[in-house]
Amino acid sequence: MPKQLPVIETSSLCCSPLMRQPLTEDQSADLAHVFKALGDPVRLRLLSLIASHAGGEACVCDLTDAFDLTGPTISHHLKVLREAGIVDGERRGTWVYYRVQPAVLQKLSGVLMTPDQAEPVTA
Amino acid sequence: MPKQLPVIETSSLCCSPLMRQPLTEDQSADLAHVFKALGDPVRLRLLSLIASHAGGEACVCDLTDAFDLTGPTISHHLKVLREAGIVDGERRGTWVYYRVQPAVLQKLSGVLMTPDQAEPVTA
DNA sequence: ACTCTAGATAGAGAGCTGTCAAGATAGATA
DNA sequence: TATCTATCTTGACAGCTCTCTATCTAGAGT
Repeated sequence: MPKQLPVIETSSLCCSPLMRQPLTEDQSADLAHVFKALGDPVRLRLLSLIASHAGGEACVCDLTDAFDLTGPTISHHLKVLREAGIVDGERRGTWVYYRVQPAVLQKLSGVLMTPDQAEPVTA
Repeated sequence: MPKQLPVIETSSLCCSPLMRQPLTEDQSADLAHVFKALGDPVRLRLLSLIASHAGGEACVCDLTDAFDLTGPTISHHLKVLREAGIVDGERRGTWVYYRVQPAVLQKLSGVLMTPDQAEPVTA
């Protein structure tokens, strides 16, 4: 049985979605920070390129080639994603590799779930 | 049996999450538009106030009272949410009532799901 | 028609964001 | 140490966003 179920931290926001009770100011500020990082087409494509890349990680050189943008601009967008906790970068030798932090995306996905969607998960 | 299951359009982006293949430029532009609308703490609180309000809808007067902001500013944020397709407003007499459009949030939730999360839903 | 209230629109100003060019830094190799 | 390459940082600028005040519109009640 190689299949391994993920251990998800569901305590904070997952399964108490946006839809069930009003957010506090702190909660909305934290969430808005992450959603804002996703609110740019270049960053969304970067994220999907990283996530879908072989091995779950991608080197900055691969990413830069996929856009008509300069290196510094890509670097800036990666920094925004990093500071939102969505991706994580690691230098190995000459290259820097980025990978997705799935827990943050799982949390967001849970926040947006309607109660109907959430039911089979919480059961 | 008053409970009515939502009919969800899963064809477009749900169950082919961000994580599985790179987004096209069009997909990322559309998605970024919606995420950008969620990327502001005031709008997130507005959304959760609307969604969690009794009857699933809230009058603008209720919403304005919950913030230290002027009416026009609230109106502006509601317009952003409306133009992203996240909420919908309807005038009934003197008041305007807003309600959430759950399909859009379900789509976003699906996009952010990791393959592990998506499995029980796609099965 | 007049007035009152709820909400939207228009316009302006301060601050933030996306982009680039130029320069800095880290590691590999000689 | 010198040099080369990959990536990041800095500084600058145009355009966008959030907020306000002032004005407008839609509907209710007189």
